[in-house]
Amino acid sequence: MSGSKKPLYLTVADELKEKIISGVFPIGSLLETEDRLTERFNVSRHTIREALRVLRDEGLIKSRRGSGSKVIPPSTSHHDTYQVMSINDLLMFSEDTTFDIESIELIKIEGNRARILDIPEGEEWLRIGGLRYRKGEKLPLCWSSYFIPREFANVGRLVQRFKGPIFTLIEDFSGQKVTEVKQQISASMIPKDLIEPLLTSRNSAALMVRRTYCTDDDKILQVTLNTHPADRFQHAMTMRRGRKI
Amino acid sequence: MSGSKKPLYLTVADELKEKIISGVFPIGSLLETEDRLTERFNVSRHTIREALRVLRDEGLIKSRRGSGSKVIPPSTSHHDTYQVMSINDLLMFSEDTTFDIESIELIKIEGNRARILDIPEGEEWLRIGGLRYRKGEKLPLCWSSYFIPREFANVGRLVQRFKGPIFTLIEDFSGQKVTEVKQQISASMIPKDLIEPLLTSRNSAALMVRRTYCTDDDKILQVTLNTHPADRFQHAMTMRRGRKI
DNA sequence: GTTCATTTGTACGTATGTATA
DNA sequence: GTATACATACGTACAAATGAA
Repeated sequence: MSGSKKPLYLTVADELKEKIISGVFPIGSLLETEDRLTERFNVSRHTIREALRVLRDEGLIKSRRGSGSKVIPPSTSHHDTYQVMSINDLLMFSEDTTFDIESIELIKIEGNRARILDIPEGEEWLRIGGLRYRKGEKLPLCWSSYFIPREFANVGRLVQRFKGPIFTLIEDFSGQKVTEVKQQISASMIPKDLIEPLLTSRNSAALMVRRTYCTDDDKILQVTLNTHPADRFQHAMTMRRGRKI
Repeated sequence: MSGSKKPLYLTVADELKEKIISGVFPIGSLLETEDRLTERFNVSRHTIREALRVLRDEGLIKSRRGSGSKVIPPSTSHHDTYQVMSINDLLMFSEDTTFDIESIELIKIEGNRARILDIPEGEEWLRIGGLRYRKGEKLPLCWSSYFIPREFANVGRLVQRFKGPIFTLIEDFSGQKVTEVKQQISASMIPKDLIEPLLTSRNSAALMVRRTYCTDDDKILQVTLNTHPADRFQHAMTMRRGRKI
């Protein structure tokens, strides 16, 4: 009945994830052992291990042979810091913030912009620009520009009412799926035309985050360019390794 | 005999990796099927799949059901761009660059530096500072500061002759292993005292990359702070997903 | 310090599902 | 439609690390 297409191990992973988030398994505590989970879910240990692997990959737990699987904290969580380890975390980003659209227009990609966005010159793309705010804060977190291929420009009309990441709209609209996000981070001086909207000052630095959303066939569904005043945003990530070198 | 502690699937993974790098399986080509690999290596399909999973996690191949596993290119590789997806990639970073040490000294961590590095005030740490160059280039890529807990300060004497990542030195010296690297990226104006050594200009931006190397027990073995002139470095990474949302 | 039960990691086998060509 | 190839899922057994007795 209820969309039973999802693999079993993902169902298990989601249920465990939910229990971790809701505090049934508090941070620092040990998860139930694989054997216990095997009984509780009535699935094979293989399935449990696949589920735990998902949680490990997402940084929710850490497993140690002989000891068990421990629920670990979301790593460094400083003020003005986002933890980005997976595409899923990009969803969080748009959930924790609000987006005020200032402009929607069809533009032709030319020289400098083509270079910055790394997309072909001459094409027409839809650009949606606006300010993104962290919930409850007055100073904008960044200026966001979304670039969308002309063929999907229809989503532009939906964007204003839509809550959540825009690329999911394009996924639904195009029937294609984003499987890869390329992220590029650089520093620059704050662009002149953003000084006023971002309520910042001249001669200050900016952190620029460009994300390119690609399908399996390397077709670009969306390019996002976020310009953050340097004092309002840092980018954090954690890398783990489980083996030798 | 030859350190036969390595799991079988890693042995298989390494061998396949070697063949990919050496061009036996060129980029864009299909890997042998899992069944063929099972025969060739004379191991179970489970072991082959574990090995392929390693290659997938490292971004070397992409598998599609029904089609096969394709060797994929190392993703976006623009000029002035580093691809960082795993701790292993950090090793590459130091292999592609050279490090000219300018100072080694024992310092006491105080207010502002404690905040920037996120380590406790009052402690004594060894600081190694210097310029890092991309091989064959004249302009420095960044100013690098390495901070090392006093108890491992002895590695300071080895650093000058050592080629490779410094944290591996500390691993060998301390007998502990780095399992987690926390990376934080921010923008700022170029610090005054680095304008001259970095051969850059006033009122320019800098990209600051801080990396904290931790053991399994969250002990910090090393903190690195790289300050890049904004026009000489960008940070790139790719996120992939194989499932729904 | 040693022993021993526990717990995850590795590795084998087998069968079926599902997307691709 | 058919053959192919990866994905999911069941089972079993032993190795290696942990932690408590």
